[in-house]
Amino acid sequence: MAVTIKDVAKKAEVSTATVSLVINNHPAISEATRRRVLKTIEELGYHPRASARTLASRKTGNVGFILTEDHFSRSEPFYTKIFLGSEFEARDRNFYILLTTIPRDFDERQHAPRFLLERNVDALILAGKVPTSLLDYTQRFRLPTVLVDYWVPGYDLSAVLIDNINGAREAVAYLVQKGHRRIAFLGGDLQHPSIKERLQGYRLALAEHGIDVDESLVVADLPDTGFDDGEAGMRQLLDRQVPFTAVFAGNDAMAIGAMRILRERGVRIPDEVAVVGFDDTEAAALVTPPLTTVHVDKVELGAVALRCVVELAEAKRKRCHKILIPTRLVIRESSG
Amino acid sequence: MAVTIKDVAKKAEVSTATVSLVINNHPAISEATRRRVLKTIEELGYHPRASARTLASRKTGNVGFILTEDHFSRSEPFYTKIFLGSEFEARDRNFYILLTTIPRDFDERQHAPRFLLERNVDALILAGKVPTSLLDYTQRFRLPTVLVDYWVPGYDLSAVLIDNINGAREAVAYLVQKGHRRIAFLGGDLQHPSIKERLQGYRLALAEHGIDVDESLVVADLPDTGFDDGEAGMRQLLDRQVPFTAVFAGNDAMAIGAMRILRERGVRIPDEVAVVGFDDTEAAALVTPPLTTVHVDKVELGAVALRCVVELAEAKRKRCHKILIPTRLVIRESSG
DNA sequence: CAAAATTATTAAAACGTTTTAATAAAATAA
DNA sequence: TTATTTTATTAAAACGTTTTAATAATTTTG
Repeated sequence: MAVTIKDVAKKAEVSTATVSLVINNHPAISEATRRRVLKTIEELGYHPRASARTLASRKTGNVGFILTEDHFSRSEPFYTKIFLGSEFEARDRNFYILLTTIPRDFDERQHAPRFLLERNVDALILAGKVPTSLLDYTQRFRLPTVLVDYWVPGYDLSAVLIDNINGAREAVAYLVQKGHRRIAFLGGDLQHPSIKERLQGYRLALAEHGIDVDESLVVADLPDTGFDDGEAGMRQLLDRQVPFTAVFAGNDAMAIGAMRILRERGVRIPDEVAVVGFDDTEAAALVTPPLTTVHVDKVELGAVALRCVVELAEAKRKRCHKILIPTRLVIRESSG
Repeated sequence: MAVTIKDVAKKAEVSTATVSLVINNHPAISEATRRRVLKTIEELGYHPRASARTLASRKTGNVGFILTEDHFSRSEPFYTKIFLGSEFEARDRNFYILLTTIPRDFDERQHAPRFLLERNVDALILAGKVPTSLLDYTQRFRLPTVLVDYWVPGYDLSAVLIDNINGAREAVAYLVQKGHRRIAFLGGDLQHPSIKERLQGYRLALAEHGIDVDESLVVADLPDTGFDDGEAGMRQLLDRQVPFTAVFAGNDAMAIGAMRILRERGVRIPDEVAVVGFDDTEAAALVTPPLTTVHVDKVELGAVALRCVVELAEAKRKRCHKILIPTRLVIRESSG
């Protein structure tokens, strides 16, 4: 249970250098000795110590995964799923992920991730909206870095993103195709880049079908984008007294909030008003009626990010640029 | 950006040994030199390399977290939350978690976690039901180990568990107190240790209130414990034609499945039948009507497990035994 | 056949810490 | 005062790999 490279070298009658070269399958090793060494490794049950390898090679085999505390602790496991996607992919590639969170008001003197200081990662994934102070800081470590579900101009970083515009476009096109002409948009807070893009998609789809956007059907001045904001937004919309037959919400949480208010006011879903969300969270399938929504493959987002960052770390590629992950409309009962 | 212990030693005019002792705050260092060294460390922005420390000290500062693939990929993020609890606690203690999954039919020759072979963890958390073949295997590494939400006799392991019996007992007592006498139990698959305990709590509560258990109100012969099983179980129960005014389900997924069938058959909730679940998943608050359920603090489960296992690793304690995490009844509308 | 080129192997240094046993200096006891 | 104990510091070995430059052996070329 404590066999080292020396034991293997001795038993196989080669130098430790040779064993090392075999392990790292270096080409300059004859087939004969390679086989002999591999056999001894097998017999002895040898496995190189991670710490020794890292110390000598300066490669850790770890990827750092950073998200902000508020993303980490939100009840809907959106970023958790992204993390799991990365984790899953990491296993296939023999990498481990070190996860850490930072506060929204990141200060490098207080919150610097230990794995950066201790040189314990080869690459970095930053998930969700992160402060630029963090970006400035991590840049200094010159590690391959990929953003997930976030992008900022001015930092030449690769990013893996949801194709929000197209997702929204398809969802709205679907409503139009079902005969709806007066479709409301429930956006909550437009500061969120995703929500902004979804609004773009909404406008785009309407334009494509020759429908003018009625701005009184767009609600986008709420503090956030949660369940409560969906409720508030729908109240506001109903109070405006403008007719509409469908609502496209910026995400599922708001859609579900909106549905609750509609039910409270005795509006039948989908008969009187059709509702469509975005994200396809756990809850979407379970509410009554089940919510039609735009499916976002969170696991895939994380997986692609990991793949990208590992390829950068192994110098297999120089850049990943922006990668858009496609969405898929999931039709359930809330849209009729 | 590449300052080592030698640089600190040179600048502070001490040996590297002294610097090391200061870092690890060894008592045999005078206050004067300690301060001087700390000052130079600060000035130089020195941080010890994790790999070098690990190689020399044989302490990694990592905890391995193992769960089975099916637990990992279930849609309800139960074990994910436990993991996040551990992760959160780990950060406070300057530990990192290495997560990995193993298949249900674990075979050490194929699926041995790399972090074990490469000696990359100081301790182990095993979450959920894991095969005994895994337990047999991990035992050989002689690492401090804690089980979460699972326990097996015969392995002298510490465990952090949900207080299922009491949680179920309180839930059923609450229904009795609301006047219900004919309360069904929807158990799904009794193989699950948690479900078995919840059934025990159900029986206990009824006994405590002098109500005989009508076995025709207990459904426990379904393949699993998911949404589908809740549907199937409720159909079965209704087909039995025995009257009941309340259902206590073994978990939220089954409770929600049962609610759907009740609605389908035109049974009003909670007026005709009250429904109570267990776990307090994300969905519970979002379904219609919102589900009364027994809240399980998954994050706390993970946090306690980490605390326990770290204390074992740091030899601050020898055993943790079984730790029961209390539950809390969350009353919503599904129970009237 | 000798010279040159190629292939396979290894010695030894390096990676950056911790830790042990030894030592020097200071404090205390006799 | 000297002997003893205590306190603070350090030299040097150890941890287990990778990697570079050198060397030896083999093959190819002229």
